[in-house]
Amino acid sequence: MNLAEIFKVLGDETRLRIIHLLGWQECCVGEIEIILGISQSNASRHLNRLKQVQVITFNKEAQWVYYRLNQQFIAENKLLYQYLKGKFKDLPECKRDLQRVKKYKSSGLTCQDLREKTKQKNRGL
Amino acid sequence: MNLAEIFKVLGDETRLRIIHLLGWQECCVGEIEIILGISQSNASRHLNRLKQVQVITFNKEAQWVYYRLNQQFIAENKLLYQYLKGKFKDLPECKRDLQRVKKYKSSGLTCQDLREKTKQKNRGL
DNA sequence: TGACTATATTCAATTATGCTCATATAATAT
DNA sequence: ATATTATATGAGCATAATTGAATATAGTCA
Repeated sequence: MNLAEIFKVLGDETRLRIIHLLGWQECCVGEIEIILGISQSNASRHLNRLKQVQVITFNKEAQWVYYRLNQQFIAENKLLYQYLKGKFKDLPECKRDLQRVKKYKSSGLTCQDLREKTKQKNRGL
Repeated sequence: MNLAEIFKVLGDETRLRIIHLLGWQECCVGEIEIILGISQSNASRHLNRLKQVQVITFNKEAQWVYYRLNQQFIAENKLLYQYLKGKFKDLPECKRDLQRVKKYKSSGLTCQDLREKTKQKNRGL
């Protein structure tokens, strides 16, 4: 049942945090790693899972893969997404992540700046 | 994260079918078994999982345990429930179950009638 | 070309989930 | 009390999900 599949994919804290994050800005994998503080392979895996059920989509630019919420999914699941947004607002995990998004944004860093050495510096975002 | 927990619990076809069923009528465990065509222990376990996250609640009457949707949960998760109801309408599994609910209702059987021998007769609902 | 970087994938280990069968518990009925 | 019924729970198994570490792939840049 496809509906169960969707919920199964939503039933993971990291994936919910990714959805929340992508609600604020489109991100490449490296940004997701840094902002959420998760490993590269983990990020990639969760993104893949979200992609499978079409919650997110992506486009490649050079060596970067930019992920974003799939507007078609949102359109087809409006109530669910409204529900999520409402809940995200009050979740400590999401509030914390939002702070990090803001910090990252104001840092002026972009995907292109996230070389290994730069990453080190920003581990403590 | 509690939100992830909720989705995890919703991420199972049988549990979604139970929620759908309880949207039509409060049921004892035996009725759920018969209408959904699942085993007793399976029914009990899934009900327990749904109870844990407060999606459903129950009351005991004599030897029967009647389960129903938890109105408080619904109130606190209106958008989610609206979303579910909208999706349920179009799911083949739910349509089939609804037929069975109607058949069961029109049979005039109640929880008290579901003795073993009666169950046999109704396996083919 | 070769070195580097971003992302995806594989492997192995661990843990969680769902199912069945059998048994436990508790209420009812005789 | 004993037998019966409704529901819950435990044990065991098969399968799926999660994770880290290592490796593969593919694009970029010098």
